[in-house]
Amino acid sequence: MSGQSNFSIRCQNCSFNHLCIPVALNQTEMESLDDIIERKRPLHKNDQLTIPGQSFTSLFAIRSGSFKSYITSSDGEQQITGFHFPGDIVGFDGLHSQQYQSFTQAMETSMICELPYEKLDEMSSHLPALRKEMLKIMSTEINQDHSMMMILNKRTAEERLGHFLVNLSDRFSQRGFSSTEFNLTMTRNEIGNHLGLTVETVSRLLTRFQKENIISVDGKLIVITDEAALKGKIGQQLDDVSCSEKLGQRA
Amino acid sequence: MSGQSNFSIRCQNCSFNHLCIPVALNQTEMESLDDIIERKRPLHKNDQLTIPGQSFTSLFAIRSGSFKSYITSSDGEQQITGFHFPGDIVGFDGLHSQQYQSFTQAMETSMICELPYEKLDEMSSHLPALRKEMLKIMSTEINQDHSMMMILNKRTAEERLGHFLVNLSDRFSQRGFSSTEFNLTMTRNEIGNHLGLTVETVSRLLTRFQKENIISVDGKLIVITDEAALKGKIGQQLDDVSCSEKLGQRA
DNA sequence: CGTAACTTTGATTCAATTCAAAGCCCGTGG
DNA sequence: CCACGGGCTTTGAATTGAATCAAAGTTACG
Repeated sequence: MSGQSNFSIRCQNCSFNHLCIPVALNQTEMESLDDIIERKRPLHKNDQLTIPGQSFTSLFAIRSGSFKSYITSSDGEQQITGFHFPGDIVGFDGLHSQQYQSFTQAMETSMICELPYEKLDEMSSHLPALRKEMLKIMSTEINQDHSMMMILNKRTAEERLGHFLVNLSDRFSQRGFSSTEFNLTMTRNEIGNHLGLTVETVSRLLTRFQKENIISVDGKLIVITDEAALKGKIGQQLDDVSCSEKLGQRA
Repeated sequence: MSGQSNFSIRCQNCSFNHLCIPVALNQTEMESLDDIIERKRPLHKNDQLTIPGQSFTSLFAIRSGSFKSYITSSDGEQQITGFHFPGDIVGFDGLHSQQYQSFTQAMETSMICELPYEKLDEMSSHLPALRKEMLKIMSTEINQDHSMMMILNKRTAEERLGHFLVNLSDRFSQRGFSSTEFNLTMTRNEIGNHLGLTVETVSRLLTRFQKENIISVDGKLIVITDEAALKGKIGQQLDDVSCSEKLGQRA
């Protein structure tokens, strides 16, 4: 069974397979993976893909559209932990405790591939590449979260927003979209929430970047007109690991 | 081969096995795990267990002592991403790219168990419990990091420090140590770095908590004298997932 | 086409930082 | 054993980046 015929696009033909689990698999392995994937009907804007407490059954690969993930506190405050685009895998937060811990909400009409966890786990016992790829994806998420901690703790509002725009640009580019011209699917408020800033600050900064001729803003549409200047706004990047040799000497 | 005889303590007898990988394993499985673990000689204060760029070979279980993990940016700024105590597993950041991404540094004389990754991976192919436990530990780390994002973005200095102290208290308690009386192995500066605060702010807050008779501070020694009041300082907690049923209705 | 949600801009406030300066603790070496 | 010095901690005063408060525009969707 490879899912509902209406929505069947095979991993083999998926334009995002180079970003998704299949990247680590050979042809045969990809076919096995493809066999356990269930293609679901589209989700619409604001539909919840996962909710905290809901029993964990699957991981989800995003096929089209975009999602935000967020957690909430008992006073109703919400923290957006990430934005997700095609090729991204979501749901790893549910492995601990077998219940999803986050909301994952569609920001526009979106399609997903459901990867039933038990089948994935069983498959991974005889596919080392799959096993390692899953750990690798989670490791990447951990590293991104650590990098986010530095951004939130050490960077100014301007640097945070600069970093956010460059990050989006890179991710769109990896997906074959323009790196210099894209639509924000999230609101200013959501950007601010994720970056630890208020709406007003985000708005003011976008205006400022535009006045400085770094970007052009037209509602949701962002055009990066001076990429170098934008990168100049983001402060110092994470150390390249290549520095480790000199540091290694004192270990 | 079960490691150097000098430092051999078996998982079976380890007082932290209820927090560590063995928690998910039966007797036989634990023995297999025990066989691949290498016990190393102690690390001393400031020794580096991992360095960014160093080739990833192993995960490490902390047997005694304490560590901090941190990443650095090209301008030399450093961000402490976590503190680690006995039973904690570190090194997952290295799975992505096969190179460690963080520094992991001993904050005092400490002992570790090395878990060679290739052996662990091979073992996990025929031990589903081990396979799942590894994913679960990484998932827990992801959830902690997400919770950290909310703390950094939405909480005041007072709430952050309150949260930090309660978190330490809980972790010490899980490890069989006192939950109300403990030594900080980290400096005020390191606490501040992790929480996105300056040394001065951390110092002032500790003084304030003491004046309010919530804790008593004597250098590195903290005594929590009014646990309820301390918990009152930490702001609203993450939503308990039990709320999901009511929320689930609108999914 | 009306209305609710989102965005922008300005004025004011404030929590935490920065700057500054003592004081304290602990390990080390004479 | 005590004196010295470097790192850590505390406390105070001044500053500031971003938040908050306020209000007008704008967009888009039912």
